[in-house]
Amino acid sequence: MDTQWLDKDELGAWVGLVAVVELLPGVLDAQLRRDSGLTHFEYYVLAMLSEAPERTLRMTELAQQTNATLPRLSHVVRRLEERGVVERSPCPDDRRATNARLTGKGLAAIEAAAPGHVDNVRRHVIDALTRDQVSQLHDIAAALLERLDPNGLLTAVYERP
Amino acid sequence: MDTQWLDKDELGAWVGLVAVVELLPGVLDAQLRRDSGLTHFEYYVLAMLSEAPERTLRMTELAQQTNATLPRLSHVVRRLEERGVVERSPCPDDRRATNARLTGKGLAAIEAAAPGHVDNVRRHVIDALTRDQVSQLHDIAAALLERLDPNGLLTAVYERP
DNA sequence: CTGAATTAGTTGAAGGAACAACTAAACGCC
DNA sequence: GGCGTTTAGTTGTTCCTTCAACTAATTCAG
Repeated sequence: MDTQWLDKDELGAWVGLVAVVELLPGVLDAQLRRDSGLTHFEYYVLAMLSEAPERTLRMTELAQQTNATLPRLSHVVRRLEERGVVERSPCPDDRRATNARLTGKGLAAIEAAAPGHVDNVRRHVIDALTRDQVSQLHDIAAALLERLDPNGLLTAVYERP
Repeated sequence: MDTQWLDKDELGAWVGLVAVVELLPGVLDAQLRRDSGLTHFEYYVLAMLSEAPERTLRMTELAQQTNATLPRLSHVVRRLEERGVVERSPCPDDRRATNARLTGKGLAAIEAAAPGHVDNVRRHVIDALTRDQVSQLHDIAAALLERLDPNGLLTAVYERP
């Protein structure tokens, strides 16, 4: 079967998307590291915990919500624990499992980091788009995620009515 | 000044975009590594060289087009050179500079990798969208890149008429 | 000209991510 | 109810990225 190459419009959209995907992490990381001493991934871990009931999640669930492998998360959480923003404890229900819980210090850390982060997002993304484009982007992302993340693991937290 | 938080639509768009940015690199890397033994970044390096006149670019220019730091590119190109897909030579015009050139083997490698990659892009991105959405995404990406990449370094190659 | 500052690139060391191997608990089923 | 399988998580190794230090060539100022 012959390859179906991308036409001009498709190629433009694709190249643009790739460039955004390439550049955005650096922009997010740089601001968070500079102002809060957190990587974007660490910020996301803390954010997921802060939204969870009891500020607590099992490692596996947290890994799914942050798109991390379990080894990666394990290392990151260990480092976060050393810094006192997260605590780990064996899960009473299932003794194989570990619960990660955001500490008071961790809550303070993410609450301190959030305004600057949101500001950064606004400056680099939201404010660059018209309201219509924001709405279009919402739909486009949803369509893409249907394939990239069929179970909606990464976005589940924000999809409450 | 108080933080201006994101409203519902903005938050949806933002969370979706972050999820896409988080997931897409893994999808691209996985296919390319599996089928061609290249990371997406390596693929992009070879692609930029293949589009350049004489299949040759100076390290600095290549770094800009791929959004790499110079040290990163230097390491990657060294490894690619060890694999015989790229050659380095001192630039005659400016003896500080180094030219990287895609070898015949490198050209063969990227030509072999391209169909599977394009296929993957189509499956995961283009085919998930309507034609209108592809066009909207094109515009949205362009608007974002105006801030993320004001000089258009990453997309310059594909913007010839 | 000549010396200071800038630019191009490499190299080495340190930190983080992916992968593989491992431990331990729970499930499943006959 | 014991044995194989699956699930949860950690640990260690390897590879890649980032950062800092360095060399060498070029530019620019006086």
